[in-house]
Amino acid sequence: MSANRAAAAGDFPVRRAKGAQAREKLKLAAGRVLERSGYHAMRITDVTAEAGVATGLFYHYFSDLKSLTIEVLQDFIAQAQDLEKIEQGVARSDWFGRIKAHNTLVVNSYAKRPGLMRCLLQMADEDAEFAAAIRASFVQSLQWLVERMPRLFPDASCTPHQALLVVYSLAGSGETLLRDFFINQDAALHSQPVSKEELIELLAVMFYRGLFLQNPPTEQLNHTHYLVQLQWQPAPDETT
Amino acid sequence: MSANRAAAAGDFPVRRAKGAQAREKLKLAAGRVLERSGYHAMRITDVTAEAGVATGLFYHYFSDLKSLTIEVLQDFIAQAQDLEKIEQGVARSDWFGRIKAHNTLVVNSYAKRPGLMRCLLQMADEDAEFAAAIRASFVQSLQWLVERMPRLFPDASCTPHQALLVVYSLAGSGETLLRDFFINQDAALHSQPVSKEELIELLAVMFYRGLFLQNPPTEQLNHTHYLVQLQWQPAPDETT
DNA sequence: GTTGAAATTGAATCCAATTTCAACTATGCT
DNA sequence: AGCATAGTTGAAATTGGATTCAATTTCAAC
Repeated sequence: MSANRAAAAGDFPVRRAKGAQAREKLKLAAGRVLERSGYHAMRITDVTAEAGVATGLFYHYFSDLKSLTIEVLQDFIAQAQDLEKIEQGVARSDWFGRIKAHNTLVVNSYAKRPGLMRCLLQMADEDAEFAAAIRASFVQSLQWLVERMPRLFPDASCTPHQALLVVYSLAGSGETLLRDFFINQDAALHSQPVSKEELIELLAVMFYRGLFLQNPPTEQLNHTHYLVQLQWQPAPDETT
Repeated sequence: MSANRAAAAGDFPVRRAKGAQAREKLKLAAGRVLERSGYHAMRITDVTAEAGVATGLFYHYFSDLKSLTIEVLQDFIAQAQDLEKIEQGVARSDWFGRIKAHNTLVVNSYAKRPGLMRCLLQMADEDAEFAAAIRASFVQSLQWLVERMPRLFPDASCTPHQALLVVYSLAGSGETLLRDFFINQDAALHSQPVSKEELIELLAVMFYRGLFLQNPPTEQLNHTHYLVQLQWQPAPDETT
């Protein structure tokens, strides 16, 4: 990530420390602009002004805004997944804990950098290759679960592909809610205060329920006891 | 929607039938361009060329691409929800059927007009007001369920807001999967053929499971019997 | 068929942003 | 200190597309 001679993408040689510094300065500036304005509204002069350098310098280090943005976002993702070591403190057998650890990571990203999370969506929409990479890493992050499903559910005749669909839908549920909660600050969702922890737990519980058809151990719940009461009561009949 | 004197949005008077026709022609053309190119890539000349009229005519009927696009998308949504009468053929007590009816609608939209569904996302990202409207209609479409939850789960001490979060997360699961399946044509998701019906059923089952903590009646399943076997087997312990 | 408003044309103009580049400054090396 | 190379500047040129508008055609009314 840091000062490696020869630019990250393409042929924009950086031969001195000062150059590498300037390049990094531009990336950081771009990160701030992206966070506050989003990709489509960002202009080259926004970045250079934010970095405090002349417009022309931009072209010394980057070919266009798109490639700069992709670099910034890749760094962002990498850093977010660096912390993915967070799961390493949870027992392997503690599925709810593992799911929650996973969610913690995602929710924290949304909470801390909603603007960049938005840019991820913008860029995924803009660039098919980037989108594919993002999805691949999403699928990758679900793979641990997909792989274990045959052992988890030995009676189930579920192909890997079917397992992927299931896990994809479960994991996806978070994305929409988090987008509308953090990025779009939806009024209905914010009509009552919701803590980050509650959100994490809620998503984890819903994931767990969908997957295991059970509630997670009650003693592991801190904010969402009300969820375990959602359960089909008598006979499946009702007349509104 | 059709030939009403006085343009839909703003002050672009249409005084003759021919004018209304031309305006509609532009909207239809825009719909086709949006479907194939998306909002950000669309140019005014794309629309006029597609409609077979001169560039200048655009400004007779619309102020800019954004307002035209919003009109087109609103028509699209309205039409999709017109068909929302589809639920009227399902018993009120048949929750699984109702969920499925709901999903059918959404999945059909994605399947038939992936490009326009993409534009919905693009425009929601672009314009806060439009985004709020979309979300409001999303929330609206979940309201029937939110409202019935107290009666469905009389033992649950679940506030309306909490109910919304739950239903939002359940409904959201579809969105991500459908986006990556239909809009982005994700390779992993398409590594095996999946029929529209299977997708609908899968999403409905997952929704049902998350909500009721039960599988839907097996006899109502046609494609996804494998799902009901996903259930926590012995003790919640595993050591991978 | 004449008239005037509405519809339509497309080339000319405008504009915001990107891109280039010749001049200038800073830095490392001997 | 002097030279060569890297880094930096900002104003000028270019670009891609939106926007305007005077001229032309169509149409309904009389």
